[in-house]
Parts: sequence; C-alpha cells; structure tokens
Amino acid sequence: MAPSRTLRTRARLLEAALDLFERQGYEATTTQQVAAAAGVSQMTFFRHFPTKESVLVSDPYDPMLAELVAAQPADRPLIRRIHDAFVQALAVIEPVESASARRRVAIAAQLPALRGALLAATQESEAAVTHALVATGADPRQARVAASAAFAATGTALMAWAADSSGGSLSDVVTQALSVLVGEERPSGERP
Amino acid sequence: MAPSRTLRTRARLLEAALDLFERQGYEATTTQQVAAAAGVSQMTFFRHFPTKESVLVSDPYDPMLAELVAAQPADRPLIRRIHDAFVQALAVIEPVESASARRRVAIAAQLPALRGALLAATQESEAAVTHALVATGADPRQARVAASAAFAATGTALMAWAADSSGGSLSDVVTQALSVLVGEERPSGERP
DNA sequence: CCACCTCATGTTAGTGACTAACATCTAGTC
DNA sequence: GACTAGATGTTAGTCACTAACATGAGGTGG
Repeated sequence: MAPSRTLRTRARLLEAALDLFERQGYEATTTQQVAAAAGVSQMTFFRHFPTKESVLVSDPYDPMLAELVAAQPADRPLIRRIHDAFVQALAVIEPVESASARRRVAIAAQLPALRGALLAATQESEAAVTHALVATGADPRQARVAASAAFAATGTALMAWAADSSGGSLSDVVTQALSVLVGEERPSGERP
Repeated sequence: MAPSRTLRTRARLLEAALDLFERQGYEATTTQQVAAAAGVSQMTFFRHFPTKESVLVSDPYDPMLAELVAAQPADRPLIRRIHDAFVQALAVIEPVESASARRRVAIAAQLPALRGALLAATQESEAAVTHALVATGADPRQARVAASAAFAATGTALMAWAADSSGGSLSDVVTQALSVLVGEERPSGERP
C-alpha cells in the first residue's frame, strides 16, 4: 500500500528542501527552487508547509508529551515531573525520528534566526505541558515557567547535539540537560 | 541640548509604531503606515529598525548582565548565580524601562509568532551569560542549558506580567519565576 | 557669509515569502 | 467509462526587506 499522494508529495518536498538547504544554505535557497526540485509548483510547497521555516520545525508529539506529564505522580516537583515525562517520551520518539530530526536541527542550529524559530516553535508543546500540569493542581504561573524552562533547556541541548556530530544519543543529551535543572550540577558525576 | 536628529527620528518611529500596533494590531499595520505616521519614508524606518519585529524587541543590557553574572560567587549553583544577577540587573533596568517595555511586551505577548520572536531575541543575552559562566570554570554545556532555562522562564514570566495588567512589579514577577527553577516551589510564600 | 563635507533621508527598482481566486487535473468509485 | 473530491497549477497581488544612487540639511573651516 503506497502512501497517499499527499504524503508522497510532502516527503519529496521535505527531501528536496533538506538537500538544497544542506548544499547551498537555507537563506540562499528559495521556495521556488525547492518546489522545482520536488517537481511541483511553489503554491504546492506552501500547501504542504505553511512557511519555509516549517520544513525544519515540526512537532507532532505534543499530545503524547502532555499525557506523559499528566501521568507523573503529582507530589513531585514540577520540573522533576517534566524531566521524567521527557525521558519516557524520548524512548518512543528517538527510534523513529532520530535520523531526519538530526538533519533538520543541524541546519537550523546554524542560523540564529532559525535557532530562535525552533525554540519559538515549542510554544504549543509548552502550552500543552503547562495545561497538563495545571490540571493536576499546579499553580498556573509556576507551571508555565517550569515548562518553558524545560523546553528551552531541551532545545538548547538538542542544537548542541546536532552541531557536534560527536555523537551521544538523543536521550543522553536531553537527560543531561534536564538534570541541570533538577539540581544535580556537577562537572562529572559523584553523588554526595 | 536636544537629542540628535537620529535619536529623535527613532523615537518618533517607535512611538508611531506602538500607537498603530495597539490601535489596529501588529499584523494589520504595515511598515509604510508606521513610516508615514512618523513623517518619514519606509526606507528610513528600516534604517532605524532592521526588521518590523525589532520595534518590539530590543535588549541593550547584555553586557551588564554578563558582568553581574560573572561577579557572583563561583561556588554557588549556576541557576542561583543567574537568579541573583537578574535580580540585581532589574534594580537598574526597571526604573528606566518599565513604561515602554510593558507596552512592547504587551503587544508581543498577543501574537504567538511575536512571543517566539521575543524569546528568540534573548539568544544573544543567553550567549553572553553562558560565556560569563564558562569563564568562571563552569561546564559549557551545563552553563548554556542553565542560561537558556533562566531566560525562557524570565521571558515567559514577563509576558504573563504584561498580559494581566493586574500589576505586581517587574522585579517581583521575575524573581518569582526564577525561584521556580532554584527549587523553591510553593503555591504561596512561607519560608521553612 | 560662503563653500564644504558628512550623514540622515528620499526615490526607484527589485527579490522573495506568502495569499487569494479560479481553473484543471488526477485518483479512486460506482 | 462517467463522477466526484481533493490535490495541483496559474495568475496576480501584498508586504517585508535590500541595493543603488540622488538629494537634502546640519554644522565646520575659511
């Protein structure tokens, strides 16, 4: 069963866009070129991706994240709950997305404007997590702050991960980043 | 001594832009209209503000922040140091900027794209703070994560502050936001 | 008071992201 | 082999932003 025409076109556009971005740079690549390389018109590009940026930033995992956050025991600190939910989410996401995600993040990490866009794009996810926390009785203001901090930390770590191709699994990097917030700060790892 | 022509034009543009944004919305306002309202050409607008967004997001305080961060005792946790530096910085910034800043943030808080832009704009400040921390011997990765988390939390709190005009001083809001990260989570405020 | 020099500004023309409206074409259905 | 819905094409336009060159106003030195 071949994927629907819509999905195939979208995949061709994504592939063409990543190729061109990597080869000639994001800014030097026009949406026209991407469309042409995928064999469609510019209009079709914009029907599949609302903006040029959106090729690099997509985040269909909000509902799962929110669920996982809500499932954490409510008596633990907010950031700890978010931390644990993220780690659980990564176990699911990593095997599927790791390849394409790294390409996208690596491209985005190079341009300040795109780094920002990537961070900005997490806002929906942030809202979802915040909502999940508030539903368990958390103070709304604190929940929002905790969520934004956690996403910022994760996003920052993600870009560092994509930039040094030195490796380390996605999970490891994110876990390390979040543990800075949870309060375990030590250059190496000994426990008092 | 009257301010230079450059500064006067910039001030007129800023005022005209805020007025129009508040009255007819950010997206519905074109840079042409802003320029016309300030009595200059569109070209002149872009000479004073590199982008339309930049009217709402400006951040000349990076150097001070970095200095204050560097001045914190190096044996304290990263986030605690950032927290203290922010509080000290606000004592200086608040009296000067509070009025215009609130207008700008209030406008930006309404549009998701602008909320993102505002968060994204803190990246230079983040870099500055990260650098200051690393200079004191902190682990670069941890420093970056801590800085991004702190700025995200602050930015989020800022937007909440500008949105509910219910008041509370800028310092209070930011302090509360950061204390979520420092690990003092309590709905209200009693101290153990 | 005039020539002069420097910048802020104006003008024009262009690129590129994105949108609206309407025409067309393709994939599966009956 | 028509039939219909959704994917695509075409065209024309708006708006943010840029490059090139022309003009204008301000203060300075003579």
